[in-house]
Amino acid sequence: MEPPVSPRRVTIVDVARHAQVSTTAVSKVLRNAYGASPEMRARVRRAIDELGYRPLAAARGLRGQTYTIGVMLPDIRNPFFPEILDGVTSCLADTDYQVLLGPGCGVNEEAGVIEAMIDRGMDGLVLVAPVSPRARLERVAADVPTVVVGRHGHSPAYDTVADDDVAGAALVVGHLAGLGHRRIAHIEHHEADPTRRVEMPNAQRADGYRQAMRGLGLEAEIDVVSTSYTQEGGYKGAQQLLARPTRPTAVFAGADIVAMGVLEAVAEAGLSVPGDVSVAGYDNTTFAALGPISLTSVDQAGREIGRNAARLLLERIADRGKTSVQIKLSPTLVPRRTTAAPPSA
Amino acid sequence: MEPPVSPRRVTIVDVARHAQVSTTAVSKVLRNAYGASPEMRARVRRAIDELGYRPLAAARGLRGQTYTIGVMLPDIRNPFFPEILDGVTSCLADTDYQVLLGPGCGVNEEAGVIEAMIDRGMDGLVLVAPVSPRARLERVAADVPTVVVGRHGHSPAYDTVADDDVAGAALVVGHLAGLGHRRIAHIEHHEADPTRRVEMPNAQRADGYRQAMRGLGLEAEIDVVSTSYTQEGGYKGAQQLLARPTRPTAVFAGADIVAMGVLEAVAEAGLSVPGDVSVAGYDNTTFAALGPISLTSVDQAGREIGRNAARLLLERIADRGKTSVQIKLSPTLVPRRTTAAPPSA
DNA sequence: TTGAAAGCGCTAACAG
DNA sequence: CTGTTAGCGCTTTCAA
Repeated sequence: MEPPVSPRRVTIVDVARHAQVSTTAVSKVLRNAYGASPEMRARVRRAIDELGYRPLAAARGLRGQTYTIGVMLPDIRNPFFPEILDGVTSCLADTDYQVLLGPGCGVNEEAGVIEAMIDRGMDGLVLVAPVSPRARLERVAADVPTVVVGRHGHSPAYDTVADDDVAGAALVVGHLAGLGHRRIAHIEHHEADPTRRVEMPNAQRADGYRQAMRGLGLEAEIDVVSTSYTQEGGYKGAQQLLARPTRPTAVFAGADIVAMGVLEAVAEAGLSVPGDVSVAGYDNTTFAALGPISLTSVDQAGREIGRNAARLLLERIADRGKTSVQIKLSPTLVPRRTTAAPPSA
Repeated sequence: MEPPVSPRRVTIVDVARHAQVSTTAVSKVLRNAYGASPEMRARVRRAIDELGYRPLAAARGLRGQTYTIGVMLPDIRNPFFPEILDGVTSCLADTDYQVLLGPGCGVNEEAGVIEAMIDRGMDGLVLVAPVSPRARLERVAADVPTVVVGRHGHSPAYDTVADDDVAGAALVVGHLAGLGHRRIAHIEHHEADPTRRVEMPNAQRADGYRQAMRGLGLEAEIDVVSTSYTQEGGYKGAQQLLARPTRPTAVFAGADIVAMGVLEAVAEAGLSVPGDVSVAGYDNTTFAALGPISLTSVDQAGREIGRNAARLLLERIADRGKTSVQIKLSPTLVPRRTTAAPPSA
């Protein structure tokens, strides 16, 4: 007993025959292309509906476009990235483009995922916080229209959209200083690569922290621990900070997930938040808002970032030669219950 | 000044010419197909390397396979789903298959995302917790090899992999009862559709709760509030429960995200966890483990689920006619700090 | 405005 | 074992 063999897929030829026109005509209607009378369009549309025809993207791609946009997220677990994705899809919702995602990928898999997307004929790529060397990104962008998100640095080959991380860091420092803190420490993600030290958000946040501290005359209080943007990185970083002869009264973690580790270490040390130590994060991820956590954080307006990225991508698909654009969006501070005046203030 | 036009992509013809063989030979090497001498394979491989050739998936798909597996996740924000994805990709890592994800999709977009994946020539589909009617899933499965994850119910058309939600619910109830609780309430996700009332995990968890309560002689204590698997659903559900004349001493939330809402409502009512009320979730999501939350939860072994799904899919791609398989995996309980003995115990 | 015909890059029959 | 040839479903010249 065979499983019912699905009847051959309806093709453009079927539609053409049904509508009594040429396949060319059908193709024109599909692409809203020039050179088909209203009557013909109507007939073709009706045939398409009656037969339930859907064009095969792979076949279209062989000559023209696949109408597919590839989005690469570095870490699907970071609750900030879905925001960007939402922005991208919402902007593309009214178009013929479909979004497909690369699977969450670490540093090692990034190149492979990008290649896979190119090989699958994506019409455009949105790369979120890519770690690949600049030269590689430019080669990719030469192959297919590309927008790089969440990474600073200009290139004529691709557009960029990013949050102003320097300003974001300043918001946190200003907030904490405003509460009366002076010993404000920062936990950063260690970055060895020189280009990335300039272009990656983590580096910019650390820079922003230093600048802001200086700007407030707290130069002497600058205290940066270099671990990684992970919960463990936050935990270990906080342990170091809490072991200082005079420990900081506030910790600015470079990312919310880092702040989680900080909270854990602080609790373990028998200290309270924000009574003994204030803690702030960055990204305003979903769990920052969770009642039991209620973490002060910086909101990056991820949806807005995504929307802009999609818009730029469509523009670049329409005109591959256009000069590249850099968009920097201003973050906002979301104060919650993990920050308060320092104990002795 | 033109941007440097990327030189035409290397094709199978270029490789064939470079290696002085036919395109057929190259194709055979690419597919590890029968009928090519070792020497020829070697020559072709060398040519491929020298030219940096990569096959175009879209073109392959037109005749054969695209070597692409589509994975649909219902909600990219739920930290449980990435686990499944990890399992899928890890199982596929050694194969020629690449995974692409549909963008997080709500109830309304699901059909569109599935269609988009089919239209892009996916060789196989992994549908995680799909809400589409059974008949629709079967039609999809008739078109392309499909594995349905996290939804119960047999079908000859597709394989399924799911967690044993009834057992998971029993674990929670047993744990709470073991601590001395009797008034154990449950917050479920309301399900109107009759098929889904049987097949969806949320319904099975509610059933499991009822069964377990009965099994422990706590039939009279059964108390189910029907909201939704969201933070808000947990918040509102908890408010109802806390307003009971004699309020429950423990709340089993159907999902971790629901438990977050419960924790918030409990705190707002001036009660403590687990002092006054114990709270347990389901899914063992990343944030359940976060220090400040430390939520007792049920672990579904998402990676294992994903691995199994990928394995079944490969089997089905190899033999589309094979009889369908249903795999049910046993969850485990992860006790943390939100559950303890009831106040008066 | 319309349609015939020639590909896009690859795989699958089928001859040699 | 090897290569020739005919498509896959669609878009794109280019004549009519």
